[in-house]
Amino acid sequence: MSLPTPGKPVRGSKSGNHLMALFDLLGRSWSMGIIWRLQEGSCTFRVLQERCESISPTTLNRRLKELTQSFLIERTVDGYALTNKGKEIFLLLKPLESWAKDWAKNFDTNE
Amino acid sequence: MSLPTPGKPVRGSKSGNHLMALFDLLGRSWSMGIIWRLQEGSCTFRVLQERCESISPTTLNRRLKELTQSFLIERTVDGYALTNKGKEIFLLLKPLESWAKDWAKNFDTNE
DNA sequence: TTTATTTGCTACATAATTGGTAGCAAAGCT
DNA sequence: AGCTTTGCTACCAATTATGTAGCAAATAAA
Repeated sequence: MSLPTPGKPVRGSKSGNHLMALFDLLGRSWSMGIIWRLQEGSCTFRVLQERCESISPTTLNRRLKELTQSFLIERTVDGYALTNKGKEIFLLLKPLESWAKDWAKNFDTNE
Repeated sequence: MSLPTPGKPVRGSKSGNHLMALFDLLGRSWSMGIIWRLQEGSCTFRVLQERCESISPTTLNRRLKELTQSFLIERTVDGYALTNKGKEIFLLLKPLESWAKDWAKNFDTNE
């Protein structure tokens, strides 16, 4: 899968609309989950894999590469870590947590 | 693809963590793009398809069903529309727009 | 300094998702 | 009645994701 880069055609926009490039990046399996889990603290590949509960190493590796190339993640002495940009995105995603909690009430747990 | 429902195991959480269910839902191709485009106003299937520039009817239909079942979208006399929950999500996604604009500066347009 | 362990992946095969094109049935004009 | 538009579905090809195994390099232990 090619990296969705602002300025280049992406899923959602032939003109490379910035926001659509971001949606393409974040809208890949596990992207947001990885950012969320990394916020808990920098960690190694294997630890991150455990935090994500059920991600395959193949997918984790792909996402890590993409997110790194997109300046959201970097490697430090502590392993993988969110960059400042990554932390910013996390802050933007954060409100989704409480919203999701409320949203969940709509679902009948017996279905 | 089954609907990622809070409380049931989803991509990202065997326990059905609400947030992970939301990430699973939004993290499917076009989910966020559709919400974004629908915010411009209620519209018909074909118009929505045009707004999305390059979505296939297959995928559009699939996403519409999922988002409808997830209470984010509904059908009105004007066609497809965001529900109140859908509008709420849109407001949470909105800040990503300006962030993406800034983020785009990191990418060398000549690459 | 051998001998484990742990870590960060890659290989490979299979399954699941997405995309693209064609086209059809129903509804709405004319 | 015929023509158009709309909202899809069928079908197949292409792309992504999953799962398991395992290997090379780095680190720790003996």
